[in-house]
Amino acid sequence: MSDLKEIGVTISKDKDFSEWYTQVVTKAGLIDYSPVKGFIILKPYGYKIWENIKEILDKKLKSSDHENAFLPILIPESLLSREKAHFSGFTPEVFWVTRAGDNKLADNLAVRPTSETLAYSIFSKWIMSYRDLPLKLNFWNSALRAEIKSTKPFIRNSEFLWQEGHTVHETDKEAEDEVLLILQYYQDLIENYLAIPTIKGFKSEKEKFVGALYTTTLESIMPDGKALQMATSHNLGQNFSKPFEIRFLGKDSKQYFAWQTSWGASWRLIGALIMVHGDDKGLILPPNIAPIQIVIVPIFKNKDRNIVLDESQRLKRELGVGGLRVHLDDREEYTSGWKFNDWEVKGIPLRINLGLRDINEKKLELVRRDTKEKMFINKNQNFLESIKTILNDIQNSMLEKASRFHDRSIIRVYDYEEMRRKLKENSGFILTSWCGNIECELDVKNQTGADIRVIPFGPERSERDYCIKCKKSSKYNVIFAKAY
RNA sequence: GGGGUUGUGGUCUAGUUUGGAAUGAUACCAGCCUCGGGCGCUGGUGACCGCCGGUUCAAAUCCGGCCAGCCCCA
Repeated sequence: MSDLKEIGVTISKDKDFSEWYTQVVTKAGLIDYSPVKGFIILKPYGYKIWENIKEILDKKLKSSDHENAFLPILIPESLLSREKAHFSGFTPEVFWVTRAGDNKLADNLAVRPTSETLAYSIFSKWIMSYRDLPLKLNFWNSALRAEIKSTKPFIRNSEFLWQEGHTVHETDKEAEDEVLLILQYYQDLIENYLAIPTIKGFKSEKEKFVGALYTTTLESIMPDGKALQMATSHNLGQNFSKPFEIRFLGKDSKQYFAWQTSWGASWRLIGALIMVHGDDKGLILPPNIAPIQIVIVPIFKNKDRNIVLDESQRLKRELGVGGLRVHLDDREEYTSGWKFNDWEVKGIPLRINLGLRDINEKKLELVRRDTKEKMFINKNQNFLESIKTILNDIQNSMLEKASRFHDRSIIRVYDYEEMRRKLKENSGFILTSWCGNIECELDVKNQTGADIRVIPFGPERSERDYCIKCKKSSKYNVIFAKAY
């Protein structure tokens, strides 16, 4: 038995969370490592999950008149440095192209860490009048930010897949609405498809996107108590339109600087998906995002081979026609037991074990991945509905389970020493009050390792009116946590 | 940024202390067997021992540099 264990995940999630995570991402067949530090290869199964995320979000964006386009990956240094704060925020992690073949380039080219500067230099040419607005573009691409130390697949890589949206508006109000609309899209994707609860709110000045007026964010809590930023949506105000001269002629024949937003979500979401739902056997995928929702494993002795395979094919067709993503595992080189384990590591939400016994009894044996529960349903005209109900149930109970953990992990704290103690013990989200001064934020960071992850939307004033650190009058309810 | 640790067929691994023909399992291939939780039997294929250099008659093993993975701390 000890030999067998090496095939699957060998570390318990509770015992060594980091090691467990790296085993799951590789053993579930999501990624492989590249020869270059910090870069990973997304294998077909991992890419399918990304494609599903992409499809869901893409549909939402198109429904509100966002269009997809593509931008080149190289940005001249002069452009990148046009907005100063923005440039200084990114420059430590920019990769540079300095040569073409044997020739040294006259101007160094940055490999995009994000595309604001390039996009906006072009937008300024496209936008002349209020009739050109709003401009709402989205780019599915990758961004590169050099991660010298500590990389983790999906969570922190030197290159990551994402989408970056960039919009230009006539008014402040329009930009503000856009920021919140996009945040709402993200939240819907994350909660209703990925089954991960989030906290919605603002970033502090220190943590906001460099160059933005303000940043809104969705933060989730991982099983080890650390926070993971799931997606962000920024109001750029006129901070970029001024240096990039994005101006339009209004109805009143006067020149105005435009109001802008940018927003992004990356394959980090896949990392969160793994961490939040996985167990000691491997991945567990919510049905709404799973590339395969149901896997059929046929079980037969040689003499029954054709009967069972025929029936499996028929079942696959029926489920497929019913709108479900289904896979028939008819590989002959593996035994059924081997396949059970294989699909469990990969996290398929529902499995059907189909043998002669079930065919004769007109029954289906179903096994839930999340609860490992085994159940039988009758293979009558209602079986498709029964299966859909079960999948729905899996989706809901996964969100419920994650929500219970989420709620448990938020602790209200009013005393600084208590906060330090809590953060030392087991991390988690510390909900407390803050005066709004960056000094207090930095002190807490230095002393505890935690920073302000999110200032939740809601009443601005805290129910206690003094800052956790300096005891002066407080402005905000905030959540402190250690972060990925 | 600081520290620790690891690198040997596709995968996991013995061997490294004390230099002298690279161990085993699994996977893979061929044949047989057949499946209700990682089947079994027989035979076979597969190794730049992470990379570069040094010491030596001789290096997986000793020395130096580099690359990559993982972990902990900031």
